[in-house]
Amino acid sequence: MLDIMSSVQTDTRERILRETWRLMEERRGEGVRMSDIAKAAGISRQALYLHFRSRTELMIATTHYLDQVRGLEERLRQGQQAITGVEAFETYLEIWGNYIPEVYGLSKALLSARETDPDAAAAWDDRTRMLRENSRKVINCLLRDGVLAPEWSPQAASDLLWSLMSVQTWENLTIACGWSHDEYVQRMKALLKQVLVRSPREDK
Amino acid sequence: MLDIMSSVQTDTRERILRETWRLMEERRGEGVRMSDIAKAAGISRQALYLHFRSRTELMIATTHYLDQVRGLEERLRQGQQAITGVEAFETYLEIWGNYIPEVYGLSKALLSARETDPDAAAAWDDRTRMLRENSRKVINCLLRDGVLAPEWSPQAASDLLWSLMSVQTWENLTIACGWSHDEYVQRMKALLKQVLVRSPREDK
DNA sequence: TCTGGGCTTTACACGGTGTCAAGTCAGTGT
DNA sequence: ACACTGACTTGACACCGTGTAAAGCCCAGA
Repeated sequence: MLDIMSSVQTDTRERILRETWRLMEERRGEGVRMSDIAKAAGISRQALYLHFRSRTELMIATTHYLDQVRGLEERLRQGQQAITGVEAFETYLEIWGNYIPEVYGLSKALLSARETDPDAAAAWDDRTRMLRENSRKVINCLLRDGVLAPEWSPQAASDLLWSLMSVQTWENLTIACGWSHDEYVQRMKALLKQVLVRSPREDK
Repeated sequence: MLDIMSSVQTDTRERILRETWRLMEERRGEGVRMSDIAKAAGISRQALYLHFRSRTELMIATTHYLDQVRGLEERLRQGQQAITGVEAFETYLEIWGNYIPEVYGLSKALLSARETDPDAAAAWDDRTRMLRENSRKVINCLLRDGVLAPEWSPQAASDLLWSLMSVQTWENLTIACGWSHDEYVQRMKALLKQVLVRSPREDK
C-alpha cells in the first residue's frame, strides 16, 4: 500500500500546484499570497513549506507543471515537423502565441518576482533561453530555405521574433490596447512575415 | 530673506530628486530603498516623508522632475514641426528612442511598483496615455499625407508603434539581446517604416 | 525673547515571507 | 496492543521595508 501513501502525498502537491495556477490566472499574477494558496489548497500555510522551500520555488514548479500538463514541449516539437521554413515560422507563431494567454498570470508573477529574487530571475532566464532557442530554430528554417530577408542577420531576426512574441508585447497589445488575442496572432504573423521573409518580387 | 529660506528648502527637495534619479539609474530601478535615498541625499529617512508622502509619490515626482530637466515635452513638440509625415515619424522615433535609456531605471521602478500600488499604476497609465497620444499624432501625420499602409487602421498602427517603442521592448532588445541602443533605434525605424508606410511601388 | 520651520532620533505598527518547536492523527510493522 | 513514522496542524516569532508618531534640537526672523 506504499503507492497509496505516495499518491496521497502527490495529491496534495498537485492540488497545491493546480490551485496556485488557478489563483495566478484568476488574479493575473497579482496579490496572491502564500496564505491564499494554502487556503485554496485546503492546508495550512506552513504545510506549503513542507512541499516547496519558498514562494519562488512554488512559482517555478507551477510553471513546469503547467508546461507539462499543457504539453508545451510536445506542441512545439510537433510544429517543427513543418516542411517549408515559412510553414515552420507560421506554426510556431500560432502555437506559442496561443500558449501565452494560458500562462500569462504566472509569467507576470515570475516577471515581477525576478526583480528581487535571484531564483525567480534564474527561472525566468531559463524560460527566456528556451524561447530564444526556439526563435533561433525557426529563423534557421527560413535561412535554410534561403528566404530570410537579407537585411536581417539570423541573430537579429531571432531577437526580433522573440521580442515580438514576448509576454510583455502580448500584454501591451492585448491588455493595454485591447486587441483580441486572435488579432494579435494574425497581425504579428503578417508583420513578421513581411519583415523577415524575403519577398518573392525582390527575389531575382 | 524669505527667498533664501525657500531656496534652502528647494535645495533639499531637488537634492532628493537628483539622488533618487541617480540611484535608480545606477541600480536600474532595483533594490533602491527609502533609506538608501535618504543616505544619498544626506538626510534622515524620516525627512524624506516631510517632502514626499510615500515612496510612490517620490517616484512620480522624480519622473516629472526628469521630464522637466531633460525637456522631454519640448523635444517632442520640436519634433512635430516636421513637414512631411514620414519626417515626423522618423524624428519621433529618434527623440523618444533616445530618451528611453535616460529614464529606464525609473520606469522600471514604476513598472514594478504598479503591481501593488494604485498610485504607481495611475502614474504609469498617465505616462502611457501621453505616449500613445504621441503615437496617434504621428500616425495621423502619415494618414494626412496618405502614406499609411492600407492594411493598418490608424488605431492598430499607433498601438503597434507605441508597443515597439515601449520601455519593455527596448529592455528586451537592448538589455536581454544585447543590441546597442543605436541599433535598436535604427532597426525599429526601418521596420516600422517598412510596415506602416505604404511603399511607393504599390502606390499606383 | 519667543516663534516656527526644517530636520533629527527613537520607537513602533503593519504586512508578507520564512523558521521553529511541539503536538495530533492515521496507517504500518512487529 | 505497541511504538513508530510521516503528513499535517497550531502558535509563536524573526526579518525586512514602508509608513507613522512624538519629542527634541537648531537657527533665522519679528
